[in-house]
Amino acid sequence: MQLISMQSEPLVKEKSWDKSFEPPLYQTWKEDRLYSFDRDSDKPLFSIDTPPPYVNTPVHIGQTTTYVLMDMFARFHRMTGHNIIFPLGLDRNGLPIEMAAEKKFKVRLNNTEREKFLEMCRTVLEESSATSTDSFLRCGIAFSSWKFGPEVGDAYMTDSPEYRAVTQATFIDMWNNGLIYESERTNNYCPGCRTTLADAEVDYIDIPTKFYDLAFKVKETGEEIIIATTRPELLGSCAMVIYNPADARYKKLAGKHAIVPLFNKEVPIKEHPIADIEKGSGLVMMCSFGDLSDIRFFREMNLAPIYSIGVDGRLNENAGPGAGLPVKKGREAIVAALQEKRLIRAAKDIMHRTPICERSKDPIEFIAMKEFYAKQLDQRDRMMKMADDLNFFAPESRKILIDWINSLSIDWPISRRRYYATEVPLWYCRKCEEPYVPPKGKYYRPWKERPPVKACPKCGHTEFIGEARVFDTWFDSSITALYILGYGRDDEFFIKHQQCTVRPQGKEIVRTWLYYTLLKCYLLTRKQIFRDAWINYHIVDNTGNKMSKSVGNVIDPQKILDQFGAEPFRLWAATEGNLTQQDFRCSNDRIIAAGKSLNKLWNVAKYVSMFQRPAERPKKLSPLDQWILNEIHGIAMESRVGFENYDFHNPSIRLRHFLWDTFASHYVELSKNRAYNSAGNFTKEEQESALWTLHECLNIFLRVMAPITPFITSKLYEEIYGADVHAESFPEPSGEEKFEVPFLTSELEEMNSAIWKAKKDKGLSLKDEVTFASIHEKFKIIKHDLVHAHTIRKLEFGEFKLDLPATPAPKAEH
RNA sequence: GGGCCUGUAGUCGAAUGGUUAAGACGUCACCCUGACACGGUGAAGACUCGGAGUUCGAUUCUCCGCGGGCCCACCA
Repeated sequence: MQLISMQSEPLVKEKSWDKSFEPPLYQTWKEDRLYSFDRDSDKPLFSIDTPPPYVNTPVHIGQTTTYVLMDMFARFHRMTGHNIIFPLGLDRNGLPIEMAAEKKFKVRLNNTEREKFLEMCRTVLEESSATSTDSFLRCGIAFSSWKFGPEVGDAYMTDSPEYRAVTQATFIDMWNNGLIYESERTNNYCPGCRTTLADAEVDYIDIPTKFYDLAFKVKETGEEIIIATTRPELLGSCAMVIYNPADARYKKLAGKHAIVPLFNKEVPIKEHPIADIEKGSGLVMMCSFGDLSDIRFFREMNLAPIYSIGVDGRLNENAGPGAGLPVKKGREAIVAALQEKRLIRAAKDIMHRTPICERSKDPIEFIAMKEFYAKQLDQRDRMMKMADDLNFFAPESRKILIDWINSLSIDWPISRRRYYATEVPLWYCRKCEEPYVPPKGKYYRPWKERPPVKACPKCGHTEFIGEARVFDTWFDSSITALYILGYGRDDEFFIKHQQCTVRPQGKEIVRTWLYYTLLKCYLLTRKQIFRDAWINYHIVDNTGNKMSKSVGNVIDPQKILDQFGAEPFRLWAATEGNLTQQDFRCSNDRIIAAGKSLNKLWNVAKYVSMFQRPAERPKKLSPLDQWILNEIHGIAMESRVGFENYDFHNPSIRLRHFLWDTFASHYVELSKNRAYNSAGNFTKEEQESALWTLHECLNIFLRVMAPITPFITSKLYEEIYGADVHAESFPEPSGEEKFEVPFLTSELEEMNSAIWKAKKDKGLSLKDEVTFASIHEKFKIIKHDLVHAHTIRKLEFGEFKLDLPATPAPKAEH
């Protein structure tokens, strides 16, 4: 027989995978045209509306994990023939930046000149933006571009002039379509800092306060009723007295009126479920505004609010004896007045959970201010329809959006009295006060610029006052999907691609980012902006707790990358759990464990690369080879279906099992003799069949794994097949034949295990021979491989039975 | 306090209205067998949070309780 040498030094030289292989690869990818967006491609578009991270702190491990998963979406779809928009975006507007600037320069927004303050924000941004993208780069994220610019596919920042111009353009459109109006609303207000606060700047603490029982009179009967309150200074704002419908004590008061003490004002008494029978006397005076529940109540009851606190944080003329005093002093004055008239029946010391200013620690007041609103309540049905039509991954997350839509009670307040954000693009005529809206397309700063008109279109006056307010950051970030598709900058492109494929985001911002994006994009385009929504849970620390700076359990992705490199981290991210269904923990041990699979792949590839790949597929494939080809084709198909549904978790577990068990332990072991064929036990055709199959399996496996582990697959594919795996196509389900194989994979594995176990039980080495074996007839067709793999002297078919040679006595057990 | 989600071996996690509930990490034993000791072959380890119900049968469906997560509200 002619012996053929098809074996040589492995093409893969290094002993194992090493993280030092990564930097040259990601540097290449950064510049590679393969990943850049091709505007004129006629491939179908796959666009990912990446969540732009805030740059005031470096990205954390949770963000890097979700970006790694998004990168898998992008890489997979690129291999299935899509043109990809996978943009790098940075969110740089708003409160977090301002707070960082205030801290760094030890200033307050409200006592710093606007221009100077913005300069401070920019300084903070300069310092922080660079470190944020480095983790992404090191993770192997293949963004469409790393260069910041105005073109579709370019990296963007939400505070760039072109982004802000688009934000303003959306406002101008909405304004012109009558979707914006101005109305009075209640704000958090800090009397100490003399500024409105965002909810994020409000803390809650328990502070001691007095709970006063005040004596009211019932107008119709003259009887005295007791109302308990911690806010007697708001008596003048009392507009109604309520009790719980289930409270028998007060049924008799229905329809009657209460006389407010000191003010001698008459207010209705009504039933309302928000009154708690157990609290105080069970009777509640409803004022504008003691707290946010009052606000909601006034809105619901359609009551005209009476404001007792002004923008200066002092009580006003509506507060009677407290007028002109700061809140605290005013309360004392009113209490004194009540005491004098003997209207306080009791005063109890209680601990009261009070909203305070995060920085000055002053109690928050709620005061009314005029703000802009975007209409949303009349879109509720439309929003419900979209919630229904949108594909949610996982489907359970749809409920979050539906619940939110159902709970909407007010329109969307979009203006803020802040600085580092997109300016509301309006001017007002100094004479007739008519608002002037500029044309779309430019970035406007009305607080420091003249409007782009000479004179007021209404009265002809030439002096204007620029609007000082800015937008809520959600007004900016709710257009990322439009922005990345070129809306307002490349309308030719946008007209062809009006729907973004997928929105990946955290579940905690469904009610904000997802909702506002759907709403705003609908108002502007009358279309549903997303096809899919991929909603993720969180990465928690290794004990299952949420990471937070104050607890000090935050895991820095840079450290993970320094220690392990990106590839084990990526494989871990795919394998560890399904992030659309629950949180998962970040632990070094498990990332290290994932790394072991890389080494396994490395060595399998090294083994396969020792053999020459036959130039053509052999006409006749050995039965064992047909079996493993069925397996790899099946798993490639399953992976494809999984990946298309954003599931990398289940496929990666199946792939790992294929690699370690099915392929390495069973196929490679059984086919090894045939592949080497050093003793000439097999024909040339049989050997070639093995070699071709080994390569076919490895080749497909590398292509399937490429989206998950781009580094190792790239390096192996390049070294063995001389091509860029990421430019290859994902294994196709069609065209792969299905072979008839008489045994199941599990049956084969069990049979092998039974032989291995028998040898082991006898204290034999696995290469020791089996003197006689009887196995099921279904394995007859792979007889030759089995005989050589297990070193079987005599093989028959029938009931399972093994005869092993006499062995040295088993080692004594202790 | 309200709504939604969730609870499987020490840890992480699959699966199913029905024979002994995957797999991984960790643990233990033996083995350096022509790619891999970051390996191989085995072993031990879970009455699927507690209780009740539906069912011939529940880990899987329903209800209650307990624990965790997210969002909302924060109590006159």
